[in-house]
Amino acid sequence: MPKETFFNLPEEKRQRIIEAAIAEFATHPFQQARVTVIADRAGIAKGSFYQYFEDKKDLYTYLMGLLFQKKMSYLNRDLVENRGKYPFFQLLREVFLSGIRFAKENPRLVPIGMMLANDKQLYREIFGQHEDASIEFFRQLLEEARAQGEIDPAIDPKVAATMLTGLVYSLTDLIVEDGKLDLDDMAIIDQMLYFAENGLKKKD
Amino acid sequence: MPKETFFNLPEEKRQRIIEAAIAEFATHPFQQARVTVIADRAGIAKGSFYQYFEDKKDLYTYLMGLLFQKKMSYLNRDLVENRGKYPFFQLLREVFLSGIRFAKENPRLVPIGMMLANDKQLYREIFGQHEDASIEFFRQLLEEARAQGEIDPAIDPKVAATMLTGLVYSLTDLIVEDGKLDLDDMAIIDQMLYFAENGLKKKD
DNA sequence: TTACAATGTGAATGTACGGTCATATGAATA
DNA sequence: TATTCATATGACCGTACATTCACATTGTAA
Repeated sequence: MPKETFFNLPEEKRQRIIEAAIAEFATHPFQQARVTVIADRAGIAKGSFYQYFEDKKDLYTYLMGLLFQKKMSYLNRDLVENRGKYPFFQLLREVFLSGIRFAKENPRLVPIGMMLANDKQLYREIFGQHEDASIEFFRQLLEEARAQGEIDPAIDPKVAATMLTGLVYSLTDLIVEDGKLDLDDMAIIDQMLYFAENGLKKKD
Repeated sequence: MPKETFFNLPEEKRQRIIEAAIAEFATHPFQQARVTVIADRAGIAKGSFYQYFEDKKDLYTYLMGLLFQKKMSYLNRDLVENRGKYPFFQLLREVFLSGIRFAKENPRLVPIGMMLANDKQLYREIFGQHEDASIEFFRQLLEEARAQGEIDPAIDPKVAATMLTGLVYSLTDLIVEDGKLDLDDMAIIDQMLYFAENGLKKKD
């Protein structure tokens, strides 16, 4: 956690520091991200940085918390909390859509998350032992959908959850990387959902 | 390319260096991998390292070449060259299988490949402009299968290729990471193919 | 206005590591 | 044995950072 001094800072300055950190972590993995660059960019002295944070990881961890919160805020709360009431594939569509909305509106945050996901060591240090949260989330939805007879019982929820997570990653990749594809976002999502739905749903 | 001195080395010593490099690059991304550790582990002096290689990247690039070759060697040659003769989903199964065989028999090489795939900058410096080779490969197969009427024409080959690549990555992950899953490899592959086949094949 | 605390600062410190170089070793040749 | 060439070596150099610290500035309360 940042030190108290950080939270005492005027909002504007705090924001500048966060912006600078985002800019640096969006372009460099944790180890290669430079405190000096963040401080310069935020217009504060290097010494001040250490008045606000224990060290580089302190800031990084804090930032990941903000990022996680932000990402969660894109999920439709009602849909998640009353998920039992909605058909699985509608939930799935909502999850995909929220991911895309998040990525479109916060393009700089996406690579930060990707880089963290790629560094399992660091990921565990920050979020604890938990499995990849997104696999866990899909697995839960899938278990419930299976119980409801919505999806093909031949499919193992853990494997399917892993595959769905893989799909989401590639989707994000496609959307964030410019000029990779001429389809628009909705078309891509539709393709993926179509694929996933046919792949998972209960066969007659 | 390594210098001539490297290729003049006795086989055994060359092997030791490669082993040491694999061990280091399997556990550290390129930038964090240490020449000193590789030299120590191989039992050579740091100075010698620079007799054999231009620099760290020289060794790394060479290693990636070996790795690529090795991976390719797992693909059934006949199936690829005469791919027109085989049904798409059989080809797909073969590709998945070869990927798993490779991963099972060379578990330390997998994270090396993953880390390179995650570093697009470096990837391009090493393999040139080409898109991710695996997406390209799947796209090609899909185009051909679509022309044959084997897969659903509503699906864009580029999107599908990206999705399949995403699937392969996540599955490799599942297989290499220990204790993540109790299914055996074949069961995982079958699940994945079942999923992909239902997702892609032409609907009646 | 002085005194004290809180905050800001960037020069200095320590360390890690890639890469170089002067020197040593050893095999082959004469 | 002396000479030469290829190879081996590890101390050394330079650089890039993360982090620290002695000092400066600012705010505040008496």
